[in-house]
Amino acid sequence: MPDRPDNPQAALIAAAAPFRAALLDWYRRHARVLPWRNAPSLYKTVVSEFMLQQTQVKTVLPYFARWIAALPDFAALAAAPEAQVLKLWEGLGYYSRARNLHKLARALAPLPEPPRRPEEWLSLPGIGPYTAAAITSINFGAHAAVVDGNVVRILARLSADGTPYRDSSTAAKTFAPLASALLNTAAPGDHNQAMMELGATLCLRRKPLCLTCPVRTLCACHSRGLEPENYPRLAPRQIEKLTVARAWCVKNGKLLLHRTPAKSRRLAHLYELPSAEQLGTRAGDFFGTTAKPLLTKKRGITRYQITENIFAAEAPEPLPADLEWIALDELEAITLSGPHRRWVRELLRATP
DNA sequence: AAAACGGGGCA
DNA sequence: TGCCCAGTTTT
Repeated sequence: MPDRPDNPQAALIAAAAPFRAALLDWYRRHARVLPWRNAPSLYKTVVSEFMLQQTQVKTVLPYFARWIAALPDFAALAAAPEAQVLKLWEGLGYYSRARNLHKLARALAPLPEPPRRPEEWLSLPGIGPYTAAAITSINFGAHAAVVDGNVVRILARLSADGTPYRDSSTAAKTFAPLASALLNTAAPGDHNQAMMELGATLCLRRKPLCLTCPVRTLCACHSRGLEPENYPRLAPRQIEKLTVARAWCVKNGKLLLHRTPAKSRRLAHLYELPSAEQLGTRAGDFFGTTAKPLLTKKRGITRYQITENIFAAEAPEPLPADLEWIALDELEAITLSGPHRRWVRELLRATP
């Protein structure tokens, strides 16, 4: 691509020094007080980064406190049974993160010391480019720039980049060189955290607080009078609608649940209300009858918009694979996904 | 009810 | 590269 005299990205790189200084100064005065920033440790960084992978800070806070209290270091996590790990994660969602974190602790255990370079972390479970850069820059001062959704948003606005991106991962890849060029190698961890802090607290998706932005004078949107809300341009996602029929089956003080196999791609080793298919019943047998669902819930998850209908049902005989009877007074001890946990509580209150 | 937010794994 | 993961919060 030929250089244009008004290339805002080149201008930004030329102004890297004042950018870094203004950003770091702002961060050191305005950084939120977060538990993984107090008495920081590699373990706290790793746990918080896993929890923050697809979840916002506010949601993570109570889970992080509970987790650190129960499993205070890598050794405790490596020694913990999987059931405890999943239970501590219950409600956070995307449970492969918990399983990967557990695997990570066990992978680190035999090493004399944890790796210090991002490339080494990349081969560990649950670690991608973002997490590798975050962990090694924060804990070891590695010269690795993070590129998460916050950083993409900031860089697209700073450079007034109106390129339409197919998805967020394409955008992240495109902005990686610019993020690296701007990295403050004297304080990579704080620089990276400052970028994400700026994105999370000021350079917001829809209502950016430009008046208080420490780098607005270096922002191409600001100097050109462009609306930052329009940057970056990301293609809208395709949504697929799905309907699931589930069974509510209580007998002799026990609830019938499906336990997802350990190797399953989703909800591995978690319990859920059995779907019609898992019960060995065609969904049509539920929908075809005049029976009305006990409960109907809608939820959006990844690329799906799912309507969940929960029907009263009889247990099949014999019991199909992966179905288990769980005593009602032991339900709190097992791990369900957040929505399933709420539905079970709601239905137990409604049908005592 | 719909949109926003959001990294890694895997074929 | 393209699809999947099976969630919460905000608007």
